[in-house]
Amino acid sequence: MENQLYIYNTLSRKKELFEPINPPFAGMYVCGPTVYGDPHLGHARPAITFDLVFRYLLHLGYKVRYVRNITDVGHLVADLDEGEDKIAVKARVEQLEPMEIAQYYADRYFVFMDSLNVKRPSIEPRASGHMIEQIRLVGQILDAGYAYVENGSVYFDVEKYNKTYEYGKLSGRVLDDLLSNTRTLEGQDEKHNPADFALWKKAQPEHIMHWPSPWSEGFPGWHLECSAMSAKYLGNFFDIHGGGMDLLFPHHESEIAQSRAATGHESVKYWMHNNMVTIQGQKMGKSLGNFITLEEFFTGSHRLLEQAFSPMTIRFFILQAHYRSTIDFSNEALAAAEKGLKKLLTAYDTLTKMLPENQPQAFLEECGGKIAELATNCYAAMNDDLNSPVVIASLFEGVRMINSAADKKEALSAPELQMLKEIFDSFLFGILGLKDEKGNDQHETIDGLMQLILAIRQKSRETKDWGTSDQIRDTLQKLHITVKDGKEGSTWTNE
RNA sequence: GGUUUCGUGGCCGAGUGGCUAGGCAGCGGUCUGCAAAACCGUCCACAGCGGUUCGACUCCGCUCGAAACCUCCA
Repeated sequence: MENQLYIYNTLSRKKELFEPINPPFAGMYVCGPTVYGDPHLGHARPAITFDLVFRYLLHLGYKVRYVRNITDVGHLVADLDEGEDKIAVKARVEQLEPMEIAQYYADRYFVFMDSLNVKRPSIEPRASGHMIEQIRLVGQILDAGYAYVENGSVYFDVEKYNKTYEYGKLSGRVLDDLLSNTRTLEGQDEKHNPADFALWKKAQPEHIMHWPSPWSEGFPGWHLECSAMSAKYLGNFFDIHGGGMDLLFPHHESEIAQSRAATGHESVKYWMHNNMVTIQGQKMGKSLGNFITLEEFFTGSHRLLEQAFSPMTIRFFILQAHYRSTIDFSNEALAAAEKGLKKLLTAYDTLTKMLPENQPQAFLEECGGKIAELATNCYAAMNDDLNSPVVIASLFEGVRMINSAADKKEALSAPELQMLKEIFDSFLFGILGLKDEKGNDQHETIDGLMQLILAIRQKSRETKDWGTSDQIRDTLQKLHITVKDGKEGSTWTNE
């Protein structure tokens, strides 16, 4: 089957044919979290979006190196000139080592991403572990003449860069507008120009995170880490750079400028950006205080939540929207997602039960046109800029076929059933990365079952129906479940 | 104010210049001891006003409304 993947490139604002620089290899860099708080629904979106890209590229047979960073230094609370490092602030408040904070929240991030069935990237580098690379990059930019040192800090000279190259082409901004619109802030005297940004900041005495450098004891600017680490692991020109749309400016714009100033050429072929999660029409974010953490979703412990929503419900909810659309949170929408996903998984179970034993390999050609069409539709949707909602719609078409066949209202041949299973295995589980969570509440189910069984047995004992009562106890014993009758009723243990 | 984007039925969400999106909810059937599930059928759309066109929800313009970014946020 011919697979021509098109992805939307933010740089050109068009869908472009994906042609890796060095096939069959594909390199992808995605901006990861700043680890100073629990992951929320907003973090799930890019993680799942680029997990989808990762999984699909792997499915197509590319050898993918996926790098997603952990920001544990350099990301400031306010403006660089007087801002404080987020991690450092949290460390001071909680009386902990900064690295303790970073470690704690990075671990939490990994656990929650695992539960969302997000595959671990190939490399997850940390900014604090790449000081040498970052300092070297600052040196390169200085040597190229696109930065200047002022009082121990190094700033990127945006105006000079803009004379040779073009600053703002990713976000569509014009430098003159930026200059006139940039707010005047205290202590920006060091900058020659308000649009300039810091590559290296000299640490103030109260700062607890700092490293030695040729210019001062200090710390790197936020944009620097991604340029330095992507170049280290993917080279100076790589395929895909991803992240949230909110990072377009200034973060990605500045990354482009840094890399280009240092090397003289473009660093990224395709820029991909996922849209935001909104809540009541507003972006869900830290600054607005309207975010719901993933833990709160899983336990239902947030005042806006009417129930708990499982990781797969969250994943399905996110995949039901195209990644470049905003997605609005609501209890109703999530409940609908929960039911829809259940319908898909139940149909898959039904399908598995209908399959004959030892079914040989099926081939699309021998299947009916409708199954082949289904597979074609799934590929076409994925190839059209990762259109997961259309893939899901196609799978629901498969659900209808399966259920109709189970109802004996529509005939499906054995190869057709087998092919259908392969489509579900590839798309529902492999590419969309969904899975059946039934195992998770098995314990709950067994508890409920046992309560029911014991209640029925209790009734039979009350009517002195010892035959039934003993049959239940003996049968359970064979399943290694021991029933003990006490004064307060019966209890059970499972060896 | 600038940049980017969006406005689809009760809710969520795709898509296309003429041909069913899909899910959830509703309604009417089939099935069923009852219920559930499933299946079949069905109702409810394309912000407004102009323009281009044989034909626009889809292209263009304007109006109204919303969001993100321009300061940290995925």
